[in-house]
Amino acid sequence: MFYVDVRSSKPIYEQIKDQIKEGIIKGIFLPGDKLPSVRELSTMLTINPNTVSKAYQELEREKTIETLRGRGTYIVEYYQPQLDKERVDGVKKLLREVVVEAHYLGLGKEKVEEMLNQLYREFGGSGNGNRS
Amino acid sequence: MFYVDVRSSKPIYEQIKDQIKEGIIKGIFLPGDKLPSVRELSTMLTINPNTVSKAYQELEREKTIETLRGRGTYIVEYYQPQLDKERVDGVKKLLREVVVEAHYLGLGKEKVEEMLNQLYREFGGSGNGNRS
Amino acid sequence: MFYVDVRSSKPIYEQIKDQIKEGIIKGIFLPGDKLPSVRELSTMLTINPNTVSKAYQELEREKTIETLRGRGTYIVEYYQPQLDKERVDGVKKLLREVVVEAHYLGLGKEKVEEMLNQLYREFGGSGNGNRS
Amino acid sequence: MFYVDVRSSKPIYEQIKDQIKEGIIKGIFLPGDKLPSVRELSTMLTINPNTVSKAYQELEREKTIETLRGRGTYIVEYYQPQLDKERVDGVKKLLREVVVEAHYLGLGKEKVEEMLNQLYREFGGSGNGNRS
DNA sequence: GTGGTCTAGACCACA
DNA sequence: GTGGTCTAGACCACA
Repeated sequence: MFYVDVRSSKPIYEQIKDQIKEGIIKGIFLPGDKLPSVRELSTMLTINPNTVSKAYQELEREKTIETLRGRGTYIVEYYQPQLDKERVDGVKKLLREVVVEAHYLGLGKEKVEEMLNQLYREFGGSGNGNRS
Repeated sequence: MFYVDVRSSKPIYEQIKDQIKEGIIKGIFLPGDKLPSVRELSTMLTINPNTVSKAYQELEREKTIETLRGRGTYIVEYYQPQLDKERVDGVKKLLREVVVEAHYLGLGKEKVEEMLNQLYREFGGSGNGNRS
Repeated sequence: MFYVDVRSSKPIYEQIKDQIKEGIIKGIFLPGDKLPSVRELSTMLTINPNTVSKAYQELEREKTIETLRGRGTYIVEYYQPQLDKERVDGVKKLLREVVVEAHYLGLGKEKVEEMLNQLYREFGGSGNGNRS
Repeated sequence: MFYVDVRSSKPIYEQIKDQIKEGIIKGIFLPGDKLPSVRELSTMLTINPNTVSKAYQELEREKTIETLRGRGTYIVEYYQPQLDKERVDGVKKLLREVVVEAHYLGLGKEKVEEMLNQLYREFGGSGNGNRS
């Protein structure tokens, strides 16, 4: 279920965040599902509890998961898509990087669109915040 | 021409790389054009020369620019799209991040495609490495 | 009558304390009224009995309620306002937090005063310990 | 300038946040002022750098301070009051606590208003987010 | 020098 | 058992 790549340049807590966020989109995690406790997950991944904690805290700030007192951490029941102009701008900048980098790798628009379609297929055709 | 945003989370040397790479795609820099020297550019931008140097070195490694000993740094005459599996994988990962983040911001596939089209329009309809 | 929000960052035992204390001010609980037993309340709220116990113990320490051995827990007949310098300092610190936080949310003095007036209206114009 | 009370129940990183936020309101810190580096401040206070880092990161998230790459951390030039409904609700809840607690300490509305006035005097009559 | 990430591990409040 | 805070200290990218 969870894994970490210690060789990756992406911080471990980001890897965990991503896996949870992708897992939700793919339906591997359902609204209301309980996540492993900080200690459990840190043991499973043989990483430090603080690292898991940081991932959970950020996801909680993004309102993707929530902590119920003494009961543990859960996928939120109703995710409310965040209308955050700054984050939308961030996505645009990421996409711009994709386009530029693709260009220098000799990948044209069609190829990028193909990769995009493949991703949406992987995520179950959905990907629309309103229907997850 | 060049600018840096010290508030950005993107490293300054990356910002410089991006500006040169985007400038080439947009035709602002043409093959054979001379770039400012490390010293000139670092003075212009009031940043550390090492930062400019790092940007140039990486672009050189990517064969986007080349340094002629004692004559300065130039946009390469004939850019050969790099078929680097690792970098292609990197682009896919970036795109994956775009899709996931877009989802949580309530942006569906159509919206992402719209952003993509807009970017390709900005870059002159091209974007295909073979025709730049 | 009672409710708990397990999503809240406020400890459950504090939530219970607050509800009882507010209930007294609003006249929902009258001097001499019997409170549900620890067991009853913990069952009603599906929470840990220790949590209810902790709330009752603290209220008892504050002399807001009292336990009659074998007969249950009651709102005290005559509440004697506590002149506890430490707690007064605590209130001042809370109010200071209110003012600072309000500032950063763009809420000026007038707005804070308005919120304060609204609260005193809700609590029945009173709020003076000597008349409750 | 800075101090920490290790006996306080308020986390140290919160104490640091508060001191910076109050310092800005009082004009002790001006827009554009440089804050001590994480290491400097942690040495000054003989606390762990991570604790200072956490305080800075949260203030940065609240857009009160900002990090300039390689230059350090600064008070933002133009603070934009955050219109965050949740945080406003939080302030209301804090104020409600103040009122309830004041009641049980025998402090009436007038006394609370007096404390409020005193705080606004301390903060320079202002306290309006638009004029700081 | 600057902040960011991470580990190992302790201690605490809460339930 | 649950998450939150903190220390001591290492290592890294960036400037």
